[in-house]
Amino acid sequence: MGHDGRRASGWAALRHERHNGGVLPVLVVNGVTASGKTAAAVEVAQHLGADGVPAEVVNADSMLVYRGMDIGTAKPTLAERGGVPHHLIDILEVTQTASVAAFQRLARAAIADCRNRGVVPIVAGGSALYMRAILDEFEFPGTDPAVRGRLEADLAELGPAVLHARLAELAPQAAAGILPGNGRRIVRALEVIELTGSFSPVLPQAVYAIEDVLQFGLELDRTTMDARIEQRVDRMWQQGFVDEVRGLIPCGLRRGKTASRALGYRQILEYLDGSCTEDEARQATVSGTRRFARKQRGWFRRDPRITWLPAGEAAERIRDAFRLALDPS
RNA sequence: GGCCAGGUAGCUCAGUCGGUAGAGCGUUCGCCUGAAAAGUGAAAGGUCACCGGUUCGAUCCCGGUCCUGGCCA
Repeated sequence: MGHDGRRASGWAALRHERHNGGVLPVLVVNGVTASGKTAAAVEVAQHLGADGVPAEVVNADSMLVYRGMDIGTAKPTLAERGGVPHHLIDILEVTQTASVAAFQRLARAAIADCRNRGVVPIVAGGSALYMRAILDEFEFPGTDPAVRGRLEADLAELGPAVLHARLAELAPQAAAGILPGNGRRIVRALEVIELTGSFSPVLPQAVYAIEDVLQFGLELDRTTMDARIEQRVDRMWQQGFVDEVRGLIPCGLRRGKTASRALGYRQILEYLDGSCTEDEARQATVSGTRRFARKQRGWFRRDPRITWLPAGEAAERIRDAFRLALDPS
């Protein structure tokens, strides 16, 4: 009757029932950068596999999508993926611009595809906005390159204050929610107003758009986190991070709007431009990554639906939670 | 031991021709809708090394003490 006593064939049978009768749960592994969430996701998949329940990983990380960006994104190698299929890795060239809305569609499709095949999707990622866009009711107003381009040209020419004033005339409440110096958000607000007639600068409530989501987070104290980040950046340098970046320049890395701004890549590009030393680039990567991790932590902390687990035992605990979801008795 | 430079925010430093001080980074707390590893706002932090003198008033000028770095012996 205890969960440990149930043999793998028992779990497999329950999973089969669940697949035919409804939907399989989605497991979500959140965590700041360098917390070990990628490895934990693979471990969970292997635990479930041992129970006779097939599972696959759906990447929800905005930078693992780029082909060729391997070292600096800590992309799991084939060996590290341990035979577990991964979705949404290496799907874009560095010149292509990633977008939340496109990722939302792809990730939801990947999750649905796993469930249709009777496979448990394990979503792993570090960007809370991406995760919310995937899991929650979250609709993005459209975009238009021509409109966007024109507004961006205006921004460059006139400055954010002028555009903010324009926004204040069209939509006072939207303008009130955006600071006058934040050009990027002002441009987007003006674009959405031009396309749809209105814009709300407020994030929607967190309501799942997908059934049976179990969200977990890897807990890590800040001292450990900072130390791991520094070690990881050092390791990336030893593995040839600078050469990886150099090799991506002919592929158009500098033109990539999102790829060229990835942590480490941006700093190494600056070093290769001669605007700083290699050591300064490495240190800037460490401090930038730390700042990023603090931001991630802030986002995740605000989502009460996440169950936090100590990093060391997360995989087992997630497996147990999954078993309980299959067999509540 | 002598000479020189310096001791100002957690760190690196700026500054005050004498009216109790700033920047960058860091820290903390926020915001975020087709670029989120991005973009952005704010706050907290300092008996200006110590003791004395001059002065209405000293972080600043003067004397001494301690400490750090460099040069000379």
